[in-house]
Amino acid sequence: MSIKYAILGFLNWTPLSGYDLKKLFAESAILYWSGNNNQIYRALVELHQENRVTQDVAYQSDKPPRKVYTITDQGRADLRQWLQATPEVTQIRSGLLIQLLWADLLAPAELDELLARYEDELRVYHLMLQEQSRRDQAGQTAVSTPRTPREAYLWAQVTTFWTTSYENELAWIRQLRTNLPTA
Amino acid sequence: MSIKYAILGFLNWTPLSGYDLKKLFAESAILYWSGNNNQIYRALVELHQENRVTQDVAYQSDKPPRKVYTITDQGRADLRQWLQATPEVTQIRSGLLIQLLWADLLAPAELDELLARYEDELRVYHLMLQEQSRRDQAGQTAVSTPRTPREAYLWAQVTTFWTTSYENELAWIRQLRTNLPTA
DNA sequence: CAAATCATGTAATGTGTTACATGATTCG
DNA sequence: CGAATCATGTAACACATTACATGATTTG
Repeated sequence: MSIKYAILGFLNWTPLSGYDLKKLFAESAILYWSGNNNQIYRALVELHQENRVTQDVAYQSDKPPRKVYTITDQGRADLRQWLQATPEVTQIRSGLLIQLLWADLLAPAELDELLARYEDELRVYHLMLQEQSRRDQAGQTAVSTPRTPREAYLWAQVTTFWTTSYENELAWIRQLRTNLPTA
Repeated sequence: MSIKYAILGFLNWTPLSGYDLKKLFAESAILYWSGNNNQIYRALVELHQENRVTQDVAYQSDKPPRKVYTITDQGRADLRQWLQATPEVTQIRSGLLIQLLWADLLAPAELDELLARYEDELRVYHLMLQEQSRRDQAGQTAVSTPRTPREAYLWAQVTTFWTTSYENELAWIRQLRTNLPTA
């Protein structure tokens, strides 16, 4: 369950509440979990039981109390260990590709409409990504300023990989559409 | 549950048993389900209840009986309709990227080892893909010979997208490694 | 005044993986 | 003779999403 380590990674920056984490997950496309409560709040309970985080309840008059979680030395040690494990090869889940396998069932016009709609969707998504990385660089998020030059470099490379992946898909689909046999 | 439509896509080629489908899913990286029994056999039961496939039990003396599923007109109509729906944007799930976000916790040597191990893994995976697409083109699988020029074109494009995606990742990681700040 | 945000969480359901179970046959 | 393949399926668990529930505050 690597969502726990993603959470520890954030907490290694700064203490955060479940609600803060929820927003961070929801904002970022790279952290592919949907940013739903259930997973995050349950993970925090478990991390607490495992002594990898501590919980401090900040009572605020008028507003609901915030439960702020702080990473422990144990948590940091576990995070470090996880960071050294070889991750699985990147997974690509493309619904479009699966549809294309059987798409010969469609009339030429239908297929072209499908591809056009998908290309639009892709372009919107790509724009969203660009906006997001612009916002990140402007430093709006809780964790945003790189602590070392190496960290700055790594973050830039992560963004590069992400955006170029979708640019490649855009280029691919444009080329596919122009060369499509009409029958 | 789009695994049902992936199954219908296969059955639109030729009738198949659960076991056949299991192997087809397990072989193909693009069909990202793991090819486990549970999902496939359950999906077939449901498809049968929904009158999208028919079931014929072929009793073979000595061997266990095969339950062969055939797509119905209803199933084909549903498949056609699904094919026209705009799929979601391709999802990329990269554990490496998440690790890199927090990787500044690692010593330079540790980080480089991690990247080297991952690059090896990627290269192996890429070779596996090439072999697989070679086998597919040689026509070893149950469904393999394109029925029309357009289908041939679509299949080639699907393979292209898949392999170039991983080639891009390989190029990216090589470049990342060579430019990594040592501190 | 309605909608969004803050902040917590639970319930129900859906999706996906691993392991278990059976029993015959074929291949090295 | 042990391992793999053929062929079916169940059970247990892990992971993920949507919807529900509450209640105060801020913003348009």
